[in-house]
Amino acid sequence: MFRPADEQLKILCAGAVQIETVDELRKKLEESRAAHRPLRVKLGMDPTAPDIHLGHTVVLRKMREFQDLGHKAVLIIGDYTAMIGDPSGKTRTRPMLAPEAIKRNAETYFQQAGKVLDTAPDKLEIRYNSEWLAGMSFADVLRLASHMTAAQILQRRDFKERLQNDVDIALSEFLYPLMQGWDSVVVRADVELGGTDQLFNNLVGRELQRDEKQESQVVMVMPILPGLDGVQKMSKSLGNYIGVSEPPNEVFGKAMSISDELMWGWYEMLLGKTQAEIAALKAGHPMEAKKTLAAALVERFHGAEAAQAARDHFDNQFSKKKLDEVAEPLAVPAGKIGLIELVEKTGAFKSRGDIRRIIQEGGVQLDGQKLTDPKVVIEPRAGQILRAGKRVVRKIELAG
RNA sequence: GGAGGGAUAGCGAAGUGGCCAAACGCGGCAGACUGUAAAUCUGUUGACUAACGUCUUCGAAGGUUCGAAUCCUUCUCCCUCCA
Repeated sequence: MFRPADEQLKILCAGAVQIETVDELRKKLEESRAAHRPLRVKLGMDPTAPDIHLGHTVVLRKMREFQDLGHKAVLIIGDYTAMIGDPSGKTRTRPMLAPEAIKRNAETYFQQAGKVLDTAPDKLEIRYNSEWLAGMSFADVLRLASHMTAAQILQRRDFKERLQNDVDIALSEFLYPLMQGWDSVVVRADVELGGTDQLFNNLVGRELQRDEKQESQVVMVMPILPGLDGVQKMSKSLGNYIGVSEPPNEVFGKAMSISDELMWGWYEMLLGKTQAEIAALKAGHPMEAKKTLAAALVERFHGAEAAQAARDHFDNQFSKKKLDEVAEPLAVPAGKIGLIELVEKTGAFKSRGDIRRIIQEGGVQLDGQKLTDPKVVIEPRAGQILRAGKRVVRKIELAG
């Protein structure tokens, strides 16, 4: 039932930044095949933000590959650890989250992770780490904490930097890697996946398992996906993300706005393209390559039909300029109306001052005609196309 | 416990009685250029107003003053050094 270890290894190693260690992974794969026992592949999810974005899918897709090869995904919802907040890559202490918020987030997480993972019960095991962490006594915690020295903890780059810059580190944050490592012990993980920022945490799991006389898990870290800006990692709080639940046109549009340079990185990390395949794409027009990428991403979360529709929508709005095709209706009362009021009805702007500015800067058009006087009063007709800024396109409908 | 320093708009950071809705940089938005690219250039970036202007904002609450981000008092939080 399992494919030969080397075959599996080839698939699994693709795209990974670092594997501790490949030899151990091969050995585990061989043993698993011989014993007809699926490997337990652990992935911790931190339910502090309620949305999964493309950045998360890099690791989730790797998890899916394990599943497709017959292994078992063990998804840990870090409901207990979330109370501390993972210090990885963070420059400041995270606020602790309320239990209800964590629960809510965990539910959306599971639902969204299902867009990438195989959710069949024999392929996916979901555990909340409060199950074993909540009941630990102080003595248990002390015992756990004694596994690690201060020097080891302080080796971490993010801690070191924070210390240097006089940024707080809550003592509880030091315990985070231990909690996560303990998860590995409890679920008897064979492999733990994560982003490169999880390397330290995941390696702690190896140590703890060894101390508990278990075979240490293999740690596999995947690259961190850069966000839309192409500089910082994709994250919700930076606003440079594409969420897996976003509507097709949003996904497509956002993907189109990334730089060419970043596009190749996304091809590699999100679609698993090889350098050779990317080189072939580079020979063509970059915009075509980007549309293909954008369509592939939409297709992944919404299906092929939606991908085609999003592509058409984009073409109509920006390439062919057939605004009539893409405009959403905007109900307007019949009669005269100030331009600012009209634009305000789109609900797409934060204040009237904002609208006034956009008008003055030539960002508002009615039927292709620029209107730059904020105080002009017009009498809109049904079917007219109102455009405000790059993205807002509405077709006037008269109400009443 | 002692001594000193700090908290300013989304972020970083100037400002130390009126010229401060608050320099500058980043980020954001819009325009030009394009491939809705990116980069670049230009404008803009508290709210309301057609505008004059009005209102709210510089950790919190009080006070001094014709006038406070700026001075005083108390409070909250943070940092550094010493113990």
